[in-house]
Amino acid sequence: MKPATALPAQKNTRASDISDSQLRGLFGYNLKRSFSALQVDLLEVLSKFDLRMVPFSTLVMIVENPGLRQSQLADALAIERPNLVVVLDALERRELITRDRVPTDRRAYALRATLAGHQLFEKAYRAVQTHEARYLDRLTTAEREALSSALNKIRATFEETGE
Amino acid sequence: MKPATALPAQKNTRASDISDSQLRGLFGYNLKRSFSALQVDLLEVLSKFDLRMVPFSTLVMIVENPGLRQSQLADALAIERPNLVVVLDALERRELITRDRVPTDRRAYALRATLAGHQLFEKAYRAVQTHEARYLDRLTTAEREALSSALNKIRATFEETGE
DNA sequence: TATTGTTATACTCTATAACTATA
DNA sequence: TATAGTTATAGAGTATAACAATA
Repeated sequence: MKPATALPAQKNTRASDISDSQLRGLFGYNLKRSFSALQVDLLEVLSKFDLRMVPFSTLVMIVENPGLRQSQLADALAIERPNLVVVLDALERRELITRDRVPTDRRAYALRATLAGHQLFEKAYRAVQTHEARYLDRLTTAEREALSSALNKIRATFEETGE
Repeated sequence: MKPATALPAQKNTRASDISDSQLRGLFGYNLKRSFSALQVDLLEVLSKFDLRMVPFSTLVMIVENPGLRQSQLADALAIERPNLVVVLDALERRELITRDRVPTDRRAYALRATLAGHQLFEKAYRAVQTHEARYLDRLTTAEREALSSALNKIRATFEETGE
């Protein structure tokens, strides 16, 4: 490919006249664009519960693993411990979770969801499942399985050296 | 599911003792985790060319669409015009692209890649393809096609009302 | 010494309002 | 009046260093 010399500028063209086949040829780019589009809808769903993605994931993990410690949780969610602190502060302030000292290790906190936390989890999780159905309904069973398998392989490729 | 009352804290368990099946049951979460893992590797590849994801995508689009205008480019990349300005400033400062006034519309700039820009594009694009091969090699043809098709359907689901 | 949680901080990405110059 | 590009700014998300309390 040679450099442009004195070619005319693109006129007042519609977006459809712009080609992006080189970027579309990259799976990573498609992954990002698809997730970005999905994220807009997901954030709107979560906003009804005053939640964003990380606080939602955090609540789900605490409900599923009562007594979990902060560093275990940060590990499981692949977020840095300092960033988790502010998320937990907010959830605790809303009385959705509790932080109880662990008697056998007084450095650590055992995380648990309150009744309100469990109730919010139930409602929010169901709403997210409805959001997911919006696109999963359009996929065949084979596509869902292949998507799931492919995502797992991608993660395994890049996490195996990193963990 | 009822709230925790007086359960013991999780002991010094390994990460494998923590369950995340509820989050893993959400495709959106898997999409995010897989892309995050991929991104770490991709950013490392791009750093060899002093590029990040958006500047790379920007360069690819300008090479493929010489004479493109900034607002067309922002549209195609789905990024806000103000954010594109600083990206283009940096690429222009490095003499990878040029901004030429469009004679027929003196508000607009026609974007083109310089020789150095084309050369950097060629090297960076090949490096990204090598990065992509790291995980694509592990996918079957059926998986690649299903992944591609699934991603397109996800994007279509959430962009059709938004555009 | 090492680990848990914390504070402070900084960098990136993204989004919006408001301006200028042109149309 | 509307559009192209710009400036300034603010909100999220993410990453690291360094500290106090505890192991």
